[in-house]
Amino acid sequence: MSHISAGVEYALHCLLYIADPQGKVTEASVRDLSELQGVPFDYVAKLFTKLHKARLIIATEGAKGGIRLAKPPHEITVLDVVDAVDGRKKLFDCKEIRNRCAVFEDTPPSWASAGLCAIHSLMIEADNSMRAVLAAQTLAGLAGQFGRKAPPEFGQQVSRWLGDRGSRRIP
Amino acid sequence: MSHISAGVEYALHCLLYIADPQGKVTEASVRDLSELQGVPFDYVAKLFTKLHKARLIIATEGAKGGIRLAKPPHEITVLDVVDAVDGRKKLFDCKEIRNRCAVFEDTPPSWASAGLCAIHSLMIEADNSMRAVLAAQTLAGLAGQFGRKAPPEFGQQVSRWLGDRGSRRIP
DNA sequence: GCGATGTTACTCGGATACTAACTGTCCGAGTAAGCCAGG
DNA sequence: CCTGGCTTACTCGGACAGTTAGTATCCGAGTAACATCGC
Repeated sequence: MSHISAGVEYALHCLLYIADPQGKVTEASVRDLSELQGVPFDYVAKLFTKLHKARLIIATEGAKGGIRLAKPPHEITVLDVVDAVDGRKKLFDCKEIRNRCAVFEDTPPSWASAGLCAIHSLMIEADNSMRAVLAAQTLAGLAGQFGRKAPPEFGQQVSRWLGDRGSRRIP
Repeated sequence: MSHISAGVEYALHCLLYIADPQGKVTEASVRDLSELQGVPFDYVAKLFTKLHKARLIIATEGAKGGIRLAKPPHEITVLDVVDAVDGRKKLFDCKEIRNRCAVFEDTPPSWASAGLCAIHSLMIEADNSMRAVLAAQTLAGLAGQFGRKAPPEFGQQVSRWLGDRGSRRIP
C-alpha cells in the first residue's frame, strides 16, 4: 500500500478523460468512465462522491445524468484530487517520544515539549515539499502531456466509444 | 498508518541518543535505548537489525555488547534511516491504467505505454522532492537542534541513568 | 393529443468482506563477559 | 595460579496475533429522462 492510493490514480485517470485542455465542458457517467478504463465501477463511484464533496465536480442525477468538472481543468491541481480522495492524511505521525524519556520520570520538563520535535518538523518539511510538486501540476497540464503522445484520432475513437454506449443506453 | 512508519521514529530517536555531535563514539544496548524512551524493546530490536544490515550501525554481541554508529553522525542522513527501516517503499504504485483503455481492445498501441505515465512521473517527482528533504538532514544536524534546546545538565542525567543501569547489569 | 404511470439509468450512501502492512510480543540460537570451583 | 564450567546479558532471527487502512462488492434510496398506456 502506498501513501498515494490507487483511488487517486483511478480518479485522476477518469478526470483526465473529461478534462478538455481547450476548456470544452465534457460530461460522462461514472459507469462509462470506469468501464472505459477497466476499473471497478462501484469503487470509482465512491471516489466521485468524494470529489463531489470537495466541489471538484458537478453531478447531475437521474437518467442521462453524469459528472463534469466544476472548474476549468487548469484550476484543478493534482493536490486537490489527492486531498479529496485520500483525505489529507499525514506523511508521518509523530508520537511525541521526546517527552517519554525515562530520566523525566512522568513529568517531562517544559523545554522537552516546547515547539516542534526536530524529527517531526523535518517530516512536515518533506511533506510540504512533496505537496508543492503536486500543487504545481493541474489536470490541464496532465491532459496536455497525454494529448501530445496520443495520435489525433484517439480522441475521436473515445468519443465514438462513449457515443455507441450512449445510444444503446435507453432502448 | 502513515507512509513513514513509527519504526522510523523509534529508530531516529534511539540513534540520536548515541549520535554525539562532537563525534565521540557512544555505545549502548538496545534494551537501554528502548527503555530510556518507553518504547517496546522487542520491536526496536528488530529495527536495529535492519539498521545493521544497512550498515548504519556496528553491533558487538555477547554480554556488555551493544550498538554504535558505523559512521560519524554527519554522514548518516535521515533518508538512510528511512530507507533502512521502511525498505524504500514507493510513494505511489502505478497500475498502468493508461493501456487498459477499452478502445484498445486488449492490444494497447505502443504509443500508449511509451515512456512513463504522466501521472506516474509526477508522483516520482514528488517522491524525489520529499526524499531530497530527508537526504539533506543528518543525525548530527538533528542532534544539534535537540542539543540547543536541552539544558546542559540533561546529557549528564542521561549518562547517569545509563550508568546506573550498567552497574546493575551483572551482579 | 396529452397527461399519468412505469421502467430504466443514474448519483448517493451505508454495510460488509477481503487483503496487505504495520505494530507488538514471544521464544530459541549463538556469542561473549564475568564468576567460581577444582586442580 | 589458572583452567574449565556456569550464569548472565546481549544481538540475531523466525513465528505469530492484533490492529488498521485500503480495496472491492453488494444493495437500497432518491432522482430524472424516456416509453407506454388510458383518456
